[in-house]
Amino acid sequence: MRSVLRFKENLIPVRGLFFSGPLSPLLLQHLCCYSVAATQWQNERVPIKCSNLLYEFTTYCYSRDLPRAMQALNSLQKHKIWADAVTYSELIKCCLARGAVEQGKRVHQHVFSNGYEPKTFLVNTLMNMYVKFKMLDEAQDLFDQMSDRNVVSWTTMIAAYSSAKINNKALEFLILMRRDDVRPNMFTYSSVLRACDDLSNLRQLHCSILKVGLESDVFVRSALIDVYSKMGQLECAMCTFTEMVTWDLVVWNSIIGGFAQNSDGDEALMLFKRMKRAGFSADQSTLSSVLRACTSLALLELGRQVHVHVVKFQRDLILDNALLDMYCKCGNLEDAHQIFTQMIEKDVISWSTMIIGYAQNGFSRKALELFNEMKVSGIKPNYITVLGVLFACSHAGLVEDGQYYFHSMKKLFGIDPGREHYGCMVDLLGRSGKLDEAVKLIREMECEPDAVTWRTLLGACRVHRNMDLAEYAAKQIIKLDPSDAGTYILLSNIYARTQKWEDVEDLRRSMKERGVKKEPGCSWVEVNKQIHAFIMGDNSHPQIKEINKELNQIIWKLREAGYVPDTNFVLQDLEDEQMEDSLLYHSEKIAVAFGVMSLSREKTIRIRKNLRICGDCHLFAKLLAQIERRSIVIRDPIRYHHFQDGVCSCGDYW
DNA sequence: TTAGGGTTAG
Repeated sequence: MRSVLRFKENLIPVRGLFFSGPLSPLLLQHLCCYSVAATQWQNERVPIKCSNLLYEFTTYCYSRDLPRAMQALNSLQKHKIWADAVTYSELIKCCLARGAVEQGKRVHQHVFSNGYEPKTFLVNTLMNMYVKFKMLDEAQDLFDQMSDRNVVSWTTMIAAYSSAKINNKALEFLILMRRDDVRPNMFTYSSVLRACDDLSNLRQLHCSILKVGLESDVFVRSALIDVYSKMGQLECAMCTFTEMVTWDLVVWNSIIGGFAQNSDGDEALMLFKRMKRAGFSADQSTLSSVLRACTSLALLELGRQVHVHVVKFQRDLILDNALLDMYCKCGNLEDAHQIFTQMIEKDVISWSTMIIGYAQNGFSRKALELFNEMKVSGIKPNYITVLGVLFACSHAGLVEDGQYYFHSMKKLFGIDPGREHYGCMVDLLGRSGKLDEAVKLIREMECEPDAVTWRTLLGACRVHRNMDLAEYAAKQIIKLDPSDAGTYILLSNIYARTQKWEDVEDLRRSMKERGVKKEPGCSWVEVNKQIHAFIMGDNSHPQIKEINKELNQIIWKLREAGYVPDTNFVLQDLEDEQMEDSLLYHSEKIAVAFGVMSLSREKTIRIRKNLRICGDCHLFAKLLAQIERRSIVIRDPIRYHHFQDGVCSCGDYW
């Protein structure tokens, strides 16, 4: 009678068991006695009508017929009959798939209505339903009422808080769970890792994972790569990935060995298939994570390696998008465009990524042309696409185009301008010299301007050397983000320039009180698939002596060609003592010098840095690109500078 | 029989 077969259409499930063919009334009666255990009919004969009701309910639940199942549920309620937990969980899944919140609540009410607490797994299913409906309070209530919580119950809540970005709750639940003697598993760790926003916490979690031996789980590993890279710990992210690749390699090698050494290839072939099945989805997602890590550090060479892996797998839209973004962010527009044109399927993210890629790399016209193509293709632009378009306008100083899109975005695409759209417009107006209009726009904003908005205005003041407005904007920034060291220094430079020494003192004091420290300038350059980091004033690089020698030679050569270091950067976040001398040792200059001495001339020197490039370094790179006939790409947190033949793709407008 | 992953702007 008992069947281990999975549910198929010709099998009738009752109480989680499966029967073929019609059930006899007698058998049904017997089964229903089980089903209504804990009800008034326990140990009594069940009326045949009730058996039929249960039979109907079960059938509708398993065939995912939601309206009929809900009708049958009402009949069960009327006759005070309860079905078994597995059937209810099927019904809940059905509610979830259809977004049927009211029906889901009704099932919840019903399963609790006989006065008994449903089985743990059923409560877990209900909890998960509320989580997926984003009804966290309801899920939490259920959790609080549970008398017996297992690892799934805890993990469901942790995952819920983690994806709702209520990170402290997720971490707190992990502690409580351990205190309750429930051991976290790979599901728990992969969820809680995403709620980790502090490096020491992350290290602790990583240790626990290693201790219990869960580090080989692809989900856990993928989360580790993701979180390390989000925290800027790229080396750790890469280590985690490399270990994984090595472990993969082991499996692959064993298969190849199996093929080669064993003439009986059937077994090996089976293993190969099984591995592909197991690896497919895992690897596509994991590779996306890894690509993101490459993208955030502009690791073009490593990204290319990952690309080679990607080619082995089935085409996947998200993976293609990640690849596209990687090439854009590494400043390699040719490859990005090639991938874009070869994509079988493109969604709004593919188009947005390519448009933003063109815009960031200084090809604003191309970005706008592509936007027109997108409209023709029938894909509807979203919030971020429009942002990319405005971004393209602001980076090329296309005031009229920008104003047109900004004013018509609601009418044309049904998108209300958000804070970020206003930010782009402030940037566009401000940098084209229309500072008054930019201020007016900030005043008109429907949402409150934030520190980023004011920082945008400050950037424009910097370009147009408007000290008064810069002072005002800087004050607003400090009000909204008291930890922004760069702005304090900038403001104190303004005060110093205008001889307001008391204000300078006040500012220094409040910086000290608040413990604000300036982030040191740092540049990264990739040489032979290795990342070299250079921090101003840090001499720990093993070749630092040769690098400094090279840098001095370069500077000497440039001076011969007429280069004069530009120290007039009162509106840069430089400290007093950082005048000409220290300007010469900005981290990007050191990184460029290292690139010149370690990469052959035909290779592009690609640098990423954590602060915006200063005017002097910009000039330095332009001249060097001309004199040494080299191509240099410097990526700062906001945009890209492609230096070639003495000009920069930004047109000196940044 | 319930729980976990990937892409886009500043």
